[in-house]
Amino acid sequence: MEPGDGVVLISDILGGEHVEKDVTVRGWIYRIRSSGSIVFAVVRDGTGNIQATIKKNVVGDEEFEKASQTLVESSVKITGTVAEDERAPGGYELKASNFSLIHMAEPFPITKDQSEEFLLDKRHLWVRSQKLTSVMRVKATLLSAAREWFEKEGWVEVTPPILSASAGEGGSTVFGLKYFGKTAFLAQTAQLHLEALIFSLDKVYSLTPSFRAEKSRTPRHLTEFWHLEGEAAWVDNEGNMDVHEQLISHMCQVVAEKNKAQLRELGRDPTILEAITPPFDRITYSDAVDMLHDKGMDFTWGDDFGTVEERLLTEDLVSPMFVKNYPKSAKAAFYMKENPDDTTTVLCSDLLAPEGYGEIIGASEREVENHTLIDRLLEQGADPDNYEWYLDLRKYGSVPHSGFGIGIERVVRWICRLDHIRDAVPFPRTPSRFYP
RNA sequence: GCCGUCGUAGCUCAGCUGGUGGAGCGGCUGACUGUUAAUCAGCAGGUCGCAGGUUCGAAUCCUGUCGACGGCGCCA
Repeated sequence: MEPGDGVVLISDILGGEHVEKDVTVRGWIYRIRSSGSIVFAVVRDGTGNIQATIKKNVVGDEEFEKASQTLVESSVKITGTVAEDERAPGGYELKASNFSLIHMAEPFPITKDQSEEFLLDKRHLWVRSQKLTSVMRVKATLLSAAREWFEKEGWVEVTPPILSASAGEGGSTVFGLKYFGKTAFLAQTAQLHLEALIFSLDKVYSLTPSFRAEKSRTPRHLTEFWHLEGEAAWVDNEGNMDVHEQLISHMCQVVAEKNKAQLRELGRDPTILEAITPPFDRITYSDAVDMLHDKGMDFTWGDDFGTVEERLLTEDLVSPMFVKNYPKSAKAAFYMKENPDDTTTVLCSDLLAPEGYGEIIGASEREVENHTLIDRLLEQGADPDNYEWYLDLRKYGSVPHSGFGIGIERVVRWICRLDHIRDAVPFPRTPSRFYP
């Protein structure tokens, strides 16, 4: 049944192909209305929507009757002649010679009035919506563009574990689960394992789900998100940022080229993404604090930036911006390398998306001295014995190295101008939802 | 963890100072040969989130509880 049968894509028809030709489209009824002896059926096939007109005196009484009773979201196959017609939405329509109903849908629960709660309950059906379809296509492009860039630059994709014995980064909360009489944890980062792999593969990256058991109720947190992480030997904090700006720029270029229609549909002007190229601005944490003060904000050096601060710093930007070298008091992670020029700060960087969308990358150069790592762990009340294998990495040919984590859904949220991160993933997991 | 808002028909909501539960959309029946979320006429559809309390009487007032949504913190 697959190819042949004269089945064409609706996007091609809307692009002006097939005019005056007999073709077949198959898909789902998006809207349908009847008027005596003519039925107007708008069909969706995942590439676009087109109106088909089914007339009684053309298809016959029986097929016409069937068409006029068809409900929204029924699956259909319609054969007919493509015609340009100003009266049709989109400018083209299909004058049907044959209407065949594949499956008659029950009344579709999602109608014109929808609340956020209801759409989340019916997420398995709402994923058919134009908005989510566009977002998923954009996301697919962003992921393939990222892989393309890594491949080109000689990075090796690796597959770190999701189940782990240690809780990972200190601080954030992890999901625990039963593991043959012991407790295992769902990974909240692959970083530590990636660090182990640079000693043979030099530059590695991974794309995995990460889990955070934080009861975060914000438009930029999920409990399960897709984490694109990289770790590279011989790279310092500045070189790390070189990587990020090149990678993010490449992703923007490719999506602006391949997904113009979806981006416009989502309200994102592709030319804005085309303009995103290296280098990105790099300011220090202290510079950022000065900027906040200049904007009239009351802020104490040493505190971490929250939503309000990040928004104020980036709302007028078009390109992403790095903020580097945070104070230790703001970035607690034990593995971040101390800044030799100012020991109150660490060699790290956050990449903030423009327009107030907030942090999309967290990164740092890693501490290479075991005694420093152990001191930092003890300061945070962690037991160095739990990090024995990780500390081992510094015993056998330790090298300067850096790494980063990109929240894919955060990038998608920014690129697609989404109000909430949950729409950057088809089936969002949040503190209050893991169904459907 | 903190602050706030909301639970009434399949959906979106109205329902005032307590007195026999409403509309629009969707569905069904019928009319209509150019509709654009078609239009017109009619029909069906409810344990008012749950549990207590006040009262002759509670969707409405009180208490508790559950759930969802919005914002903050934490982070990617």
